[in-house]
Amino acid sequence: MSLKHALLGFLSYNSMTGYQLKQYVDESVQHFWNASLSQIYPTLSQMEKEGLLTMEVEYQEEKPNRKIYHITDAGRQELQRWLREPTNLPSVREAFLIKVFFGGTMEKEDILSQMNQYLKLHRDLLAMYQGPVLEKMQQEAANLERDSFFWALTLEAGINLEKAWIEWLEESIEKIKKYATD
Amino acid sequence: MSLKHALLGFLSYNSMTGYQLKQYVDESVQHFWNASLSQIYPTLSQMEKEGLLTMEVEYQEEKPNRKIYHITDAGRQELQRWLREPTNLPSVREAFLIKVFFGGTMEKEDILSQMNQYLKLHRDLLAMYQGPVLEKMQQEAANLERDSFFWALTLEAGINLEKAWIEWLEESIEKIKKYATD
DNA sequence: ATTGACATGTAATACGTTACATGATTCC
DNA sequence: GGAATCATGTAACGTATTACATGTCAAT
Repeated sequence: MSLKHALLGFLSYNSMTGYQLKQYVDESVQHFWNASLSQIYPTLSQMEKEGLLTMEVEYQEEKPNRKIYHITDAGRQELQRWLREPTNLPSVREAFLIKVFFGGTMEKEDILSQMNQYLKLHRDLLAMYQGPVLEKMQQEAANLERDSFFWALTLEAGINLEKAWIEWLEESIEKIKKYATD
Repeated sequence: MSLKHALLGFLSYNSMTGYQLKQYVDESVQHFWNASLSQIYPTLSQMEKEGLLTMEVEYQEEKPNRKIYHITDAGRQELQRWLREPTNLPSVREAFLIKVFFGGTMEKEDILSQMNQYLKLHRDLLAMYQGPVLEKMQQEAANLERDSFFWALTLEAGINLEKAWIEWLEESIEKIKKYATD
């Protein structure tokens, strides 16, 4: 499970609560990872049991109490071990490409409608990545030049991949219009 | 679950066994879907219960008996319904990009080693997609022109995406060599 | 003799989503 | 008055992987 390692990564910058971790994940790595709160909370308490984190309860007036998690030495070691470990390709499950694969059993207008819908989804994603996300991230990391360098790299990965999708979708739509019967 | 729908797709071409389905999946859609036999067998018997398939036992001499699955009208209807249904983006979990995101906490040589390993994985994939896979698929579909048109499209998607990965990895490796400290 | 292809499955475990449950405060 | 933010969790369910289990035949 690398949710564990993503959380260790964020907690290596700063101690924080599960709720805050969710916000960081959504803001910064959401284009290649996501996690719900109902997955984060149990994972954190399990990590505490494993000795990767320690937990401290902060009693707040006028707001709910919160549990602040701190990374331990064992946690830092585990993060570093994982960062250096060889990485396998993730298993892909692209339902969309299954539909294209069986596109021969669909009418031309139906498959074109699918392609156009998916094109819109990817165009929206690209627009989002090219929007204010990067600047926001760079601001936050103003005093962490080296970090923001790598953050920018991951964003560029997302942008490149989205561009590849969009290119393929646009070309394929033209091909289907020209060559596909029906 | 779209494993169900992928299986329906293949069974809409031909009746076959779970073992054969596994082979088709591995040969033709393995770059965007994969399924183990221990997932396929229970799924098939569940689909039979749901009335999407019927099952026929073939008693073979000198070989194990086999269960041949046939798609029903309900199965064809469900496949067509699913093919036309809007498709959501799959949730991505790219552990590799998490490692890059926290690359700031790694030494330069360690992150470069990661990048080069991943580059090799993607180059191998690209080589595979550009190898004899396509010709093989087109041969099998010799009498199914329209099908092989869409099969080729999905392969091109894989090739485009791999090229995008490789480009990003190559550029990023250069950037890290030039700009990253340590 | 042993590996690989053929053929089917169960059980345990891991990972992830959705629904359910609670409760305060702040902003519109 | 109602929605959004802050804050934490449990339970049920769905999906997927890994390990375990069995057995034949053909080729090396």
